[in-house]
Amino acid sequence: MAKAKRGSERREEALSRERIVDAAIELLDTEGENGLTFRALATRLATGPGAIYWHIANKSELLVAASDAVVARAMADVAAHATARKTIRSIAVGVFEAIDAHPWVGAQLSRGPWQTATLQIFERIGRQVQALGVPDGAQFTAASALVSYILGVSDQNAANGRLLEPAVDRADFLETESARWKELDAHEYPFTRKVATQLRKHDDRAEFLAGIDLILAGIAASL
Amino acid sequence: MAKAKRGSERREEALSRERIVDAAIELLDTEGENGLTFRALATRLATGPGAIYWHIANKSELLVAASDAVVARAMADVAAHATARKTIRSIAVGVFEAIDAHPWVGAQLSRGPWQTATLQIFERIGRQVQALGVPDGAQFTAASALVSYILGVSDQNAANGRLLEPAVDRADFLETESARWKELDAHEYPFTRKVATQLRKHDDRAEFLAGIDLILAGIAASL
DNA sequence: GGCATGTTGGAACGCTGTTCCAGTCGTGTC
DNA sequence: GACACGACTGGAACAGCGTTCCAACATGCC
Repeated sequence: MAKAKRGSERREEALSRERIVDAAIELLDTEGENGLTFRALATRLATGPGAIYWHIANKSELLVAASDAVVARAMADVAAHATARKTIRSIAVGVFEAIDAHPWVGAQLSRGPWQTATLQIFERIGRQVQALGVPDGAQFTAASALVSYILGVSDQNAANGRLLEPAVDRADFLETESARWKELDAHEYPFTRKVATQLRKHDDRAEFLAGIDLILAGIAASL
Repeated sequence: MAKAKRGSERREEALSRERIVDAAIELLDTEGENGLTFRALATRLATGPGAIYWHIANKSELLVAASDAVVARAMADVAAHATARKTIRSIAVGVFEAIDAHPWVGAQLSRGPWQTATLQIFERIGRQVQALGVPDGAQFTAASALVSYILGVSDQNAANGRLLEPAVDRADFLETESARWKELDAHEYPFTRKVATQLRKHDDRAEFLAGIDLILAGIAASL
């Protein structure tokens, strides 16, 4: 243990699992998914790659730890509301925004499901499903449908952002994409062409919540 | 152009984009996502890595082409049904099963959304949403909620399978996972612990369809 | 002081995607 | 028939990755 002799840490600050995970999150946020390498991480922590492996088994574990941390913070920030319905919407938005701010989390959560981060979300949603009055036998289905939808859309949304360099404007992107849809083959893609116009004034967050409401309506209808 | 002089190809068979994509799909299916490398692909095609790059720009393009091919085949196999509702369920199952059989497709579709494969699914679902009688202004929302749910759950499901070696039985996996849930902290995870038992008799496909029905019920309720 | 233990960081390994390029093949032109 | 040219091939080489290994260091205990 590199315990401090008096008040000063060993050298600047000792290496620790927490410090490594924090640095990894920063690197992922600023440089993107490919920006996280053990060498870059080592440089940022002023050490060598080997030292990191003393605290963390491998890159996969590092990614799990990083996404767990991000989701935990997001869940802690979710406020309770008067109704279960409002709380569910609030949890959903919390996850959506956390993944929007840290797009790599989306990729990570769909890579290995049922890791701690996913369970945290499932638990929070599940309690509210219970509060909605869904009968015991249907709670699992309702909760996992909601969680799957939330993670699916959030990741899809984040993937859009991951493709483009930060410089590209979101409105420009939608404009371009809408134009692409309109140029699709008229016989093969009639529906897509028809709704291409709607894509231009598309608000991801609003659309996401509309989907949540659709599922909530379905749950309410089958009570 | 290595055009055939008479009936026989140049040497065995000429390299072509199609042959490369087919070999890539085989490799991904048999060896998993990490099994696809340009060297392994070159060996299988009895050539060198450089030759492949004449036909395909990079690995990303290869993955897009491979998943497009798989989805296209799955969509071609979907039968039309009497009601829009049944057809939607059928498309959903088709995608679910295609991703279950080729787990790497799930990862690929969530990596870069709005590629041809996703659009194909969106189009097919969209037409049925129209047939359901959803008003013009709400079709986009309904269709994209369904597609997001379908891709989200299918990928989540595939990710479960991707983790384990083929030897592990599905029932064993659920048993282990259920046991893990029951050992969670009682104060932090009351809901998850409560539904842990339901996880044991969990049928992914049935649960998936139940979620579809939930969304369809929501759509019907808001007509 | 000296030893054991926990921790560090740099060198090295095997693998990857990708680039480069010297060579081969089939064909169109004189 | 010779020649040249563009399409195509495949092996060598490069930079970078995750990971392993290990000689060196720091510190707490006897």
